[in-house]
Amino acid sequence: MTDILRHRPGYALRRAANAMMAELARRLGTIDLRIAEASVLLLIDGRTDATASEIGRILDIQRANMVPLLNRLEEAGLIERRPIDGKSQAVLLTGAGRARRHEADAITTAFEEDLMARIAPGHRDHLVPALDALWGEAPQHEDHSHGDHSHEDNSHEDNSHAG
Amino acid sequence: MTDILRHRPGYALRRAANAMMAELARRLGTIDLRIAEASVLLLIDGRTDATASEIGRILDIQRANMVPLLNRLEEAGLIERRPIDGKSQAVLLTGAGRARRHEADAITTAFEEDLMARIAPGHRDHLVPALDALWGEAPQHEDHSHGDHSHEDNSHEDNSHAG
DNA sequence: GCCAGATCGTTATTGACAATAGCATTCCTG
DNA sequence: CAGGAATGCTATTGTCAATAACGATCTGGC
Repeated sequence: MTDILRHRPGYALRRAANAMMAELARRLGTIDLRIAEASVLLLIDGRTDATASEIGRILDIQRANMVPLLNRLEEAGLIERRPIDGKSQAVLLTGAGRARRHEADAITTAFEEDLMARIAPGHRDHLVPALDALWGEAPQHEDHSHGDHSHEDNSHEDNSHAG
Repeated sequence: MTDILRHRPGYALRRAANAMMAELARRLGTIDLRIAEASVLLLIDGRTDATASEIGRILDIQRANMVPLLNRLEEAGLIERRPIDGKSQAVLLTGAGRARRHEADAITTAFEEDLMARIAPGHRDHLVPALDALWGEAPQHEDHSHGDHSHEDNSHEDNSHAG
């Protein structure tokens, strides 16, 4: 019945990603973190100079979308914003943030192990390389029909998340 | 830099899926279709008895979310709703819908070929099997804390889309 | 024939994530 | 110092998904 869908790489990819995301979101929910939030915690651990813009660039989260995300983390007492200069501010983990990061790390690591365990050994090692081949190469959006894009990096469409 | 992310299966999966989705959405956008809409067109082609509920079950789209989706398709003149009985209605393609489905099919097929072409031959054949292993088995949500789930299938979290 | 339970389509609301446009401030460089 | 770039932010919109609730209809058991 759904075989028409099952062998379609695009559909399988979408669906697997969704199932994965839902499950990971559920698990991270137990420590009151969203996926994107956990990604940030994992990323800035050990750093004291990561700016919001930089985090956004790495995780492919728009500058604008970083704001409410960081606000939530700050309100939860997990991160702290410390001015670097008048314009930038470093985002760094608080004590509570480090503890939470630890939990998040345990959850995502365990999750990924569960994930890989579901895949037959013969296929297992090929998954990540295959996926990596798919993500980076935005296959030439020709023009975007903008014409200028003077400032603002003209990045692509992806996003963030740990997992 | 992003190597910390790149080797994480969950992150790679999420990111690959997003890049893929964005690209497919862009291509389908040229014929004024969203991914979910194209999925429906591809699914109901050749059928005259597919109900909204059934489509939703197959594509894992909630009944409630089928409504606006089908409304858009109907307003675009691509589908037609025909009463089966007082309660159910068949969703079937109009002439324009069949034509559009054809275009959508060409686009998604070409897209998937491009997708696979990006993957090194050695990995290529393992992707779909690996992904399929990930999606179906919702790894026991223990309980869902509902207690009963008498009616309504207790499906999981995925969704739809061709691609 | 009637009633209970299931199913169908629908409305409405909420959530997560993303994209865009625009703005004030600050930094950097010539 | 001036102009361009970067930073952080507000506000809005869009896509997809989940939930709750409702009226209506179908179905099976009696």
